[in-house]
Amino acid sequence: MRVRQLAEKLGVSADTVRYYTRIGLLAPTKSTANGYKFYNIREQSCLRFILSARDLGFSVEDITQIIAKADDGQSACPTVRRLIDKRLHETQQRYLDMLRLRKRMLAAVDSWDSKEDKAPTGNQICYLIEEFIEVEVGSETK
Amino acid sequence: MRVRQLAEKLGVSADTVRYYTRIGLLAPTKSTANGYKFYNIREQSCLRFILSARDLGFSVEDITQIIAKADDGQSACPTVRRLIDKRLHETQQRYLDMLRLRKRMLAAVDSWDSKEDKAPTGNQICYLIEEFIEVEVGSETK
DNA sequence: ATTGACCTGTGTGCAGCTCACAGGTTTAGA
DNA sequence: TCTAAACCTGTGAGCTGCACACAGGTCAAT
Repeated sequence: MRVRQLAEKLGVSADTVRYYTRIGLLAPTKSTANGYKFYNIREQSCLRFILSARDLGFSVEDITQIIAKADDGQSACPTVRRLIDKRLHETQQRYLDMLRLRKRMLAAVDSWDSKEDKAPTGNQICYLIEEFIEVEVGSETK
Repeated sequence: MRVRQLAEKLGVSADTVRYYTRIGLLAPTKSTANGYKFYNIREQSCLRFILSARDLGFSVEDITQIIAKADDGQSACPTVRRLIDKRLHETQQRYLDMLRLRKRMLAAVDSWDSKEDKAPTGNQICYLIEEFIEVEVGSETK
C-alpha cells in the first residue's frame, strides 16, 4: 500500500499520513528503488489506533508515548489513564472558555444592533469595541 | 516607555507586545542609539484596543484590517460587524466540538474505571482505547 | 515516443504567541 | 573608578497538527 491508498482506506488525507510518518508514528518500509514508502497491514492498524486516540482528545505527543510503552512490551493503560485525565481538564477548560467567549460575542452583537456606524476619531479606533469592553469590565458577570 | 513597561501596564507579557510590534500592529519609534523601541501614549491606547478586540474573539488578522480601516479615516464598524459574525460562527462550532469531545472523554474515563490494565498483544496497542472506540462507533449518539 | 493525468517525498507556511540567546544597560558595592 | 551581578533588549527559532507548493517520478493511452 502506498500513502494515498492507506489514507483513503481510513478516511484521512495523504498529507496526514505523511505527517505521522514524518514524526515517526508510522514506520513504512523504505520501499523500492523510487523512494516511495510502502505501508503494510501492521501500519494500517497502527494508523487506525492513532486516529482512535486522536478522537479521544490525545495529542500526538501523547500517542507517541502510548505507542512507545506498548512497543516496549509494557501495558500502556496506566499512561492512558493518566494522560486522559490531563487532557480532560484541558478540554473542560477550553469548553468553558468557548462558552464564555460565545456569550460575550453574543452580547456584543446584540448591543451593537441598535448602534450606528461611526468614523474613527483621534482617540478611538472603533467605538463599538471600545465602548462595549468598558461596559463589560464594569459588570463582571463571571 | 519601553517594551516591558508597556506590557506590565496593560497586563500582558513583553513578548506579546514584541509580537504585535513585529507584525506591524504597533509601530514604536526606533528609539535612541541602542536600538531599543520606544512606545508612547498613542501606542499604549492602540495596544489597549488590540487586547479588547482580542477578548472579543477577533483574530490578529481581523484586528489588522480593522485598524487599517480606521487609519484610513473610514469607519471600521461595518468591517467589525461582518467579522464578528464569522468569528461567532467559528466559536459556536468550537464550543460544540469541545462539548462533544468532553462527553466522549467522560464516557471513556467512566467505562475504563471498571477495567483493568492489560499488556499489549501483537494486535492491540491499548485495548482500552481500541475497544472503547468500537463501542462508540456502534452507538453513534449524534 | 510522447502526452497528460496522477502520484510521490520534501520543504515551507499557518496562528499566536513563548522561549533561547547573545549582548547592552543599570545599579550596588568595593 | 572599576567591576560584577541583575536585569533588560531585539532577533531568531520553536511549538501543534496538519495543509499546501513544488519539482520530479510513474503509468496508461495514444
